[in-house]
Amino acid sequence: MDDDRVFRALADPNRRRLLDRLCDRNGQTLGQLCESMDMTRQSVTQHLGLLEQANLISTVRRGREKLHFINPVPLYEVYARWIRKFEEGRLGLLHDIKQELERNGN
Amino acid sequence: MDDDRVFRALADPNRRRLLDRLCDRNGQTLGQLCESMDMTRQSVTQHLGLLEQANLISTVRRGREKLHFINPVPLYEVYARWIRKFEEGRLGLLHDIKQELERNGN
DNA sequence: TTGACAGGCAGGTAAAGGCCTGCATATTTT
DNA sequence: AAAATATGCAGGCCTTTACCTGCCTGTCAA
Repeated sequence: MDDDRVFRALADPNRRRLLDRLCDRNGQTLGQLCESMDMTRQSVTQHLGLLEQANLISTVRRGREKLHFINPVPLYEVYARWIRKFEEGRLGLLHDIKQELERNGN
Repeated sequence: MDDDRVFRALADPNRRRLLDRLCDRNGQTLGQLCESMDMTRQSVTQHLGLLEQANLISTVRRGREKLHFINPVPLYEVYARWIRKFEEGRLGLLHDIKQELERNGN
């Protein structure tokens, strides 16, 4: 998995919106996705391209149409490899601060 | 929680690295964090500023030093509100594609 | 086969992002 | 008090990014 591409792809609200739309209904065409995007088709194409490079979506051509499918795997991996470790044992934020301050006699 | 700030903050590899360092050892000063960052102190400050705006870290001043603490809450919320919903019932990606193709007689 | 429809490709522009230098401030140490 | 240390602030530069317009290609249907 390419962490960086995934995080960068998720950085844009429009791209997250596209993922939301695909989550509502998987397998939509470019045209369908454009309807909910308030920008030109070409811009949507670019966003979808970045999502595909990040492996967050997969596509299948059907005649002159192109169907877009969300791929949950990289998202899960981001969680599993990256986010989860920050949760573990780190919920004691205030405890850490307090401890640090006390260690130095403030 | 401000989704957008969090995702944008996570988009940069240097900022993710900073979070990694804080995960290794919580409560480090700016100077300490700089040692592992291969860029000027001022740049690190900017990155830390974005992380703080995203509420991914909290800071405490101690004399002339500034201690940085990681805050796992927004990361958990990103997972809980956003990532998790893409996992649920979406692991059947290939199933979806196959179904869509069959529905149209390909 | 011609017109309509779905999508692809190639620049061009304006804004945002990331990094730097230079200087200022606040705290500690000598 | 003066020097050293830790951080803050401002501005400039260059690259990337997110849009757009304009035009081309492939597919389907009349």
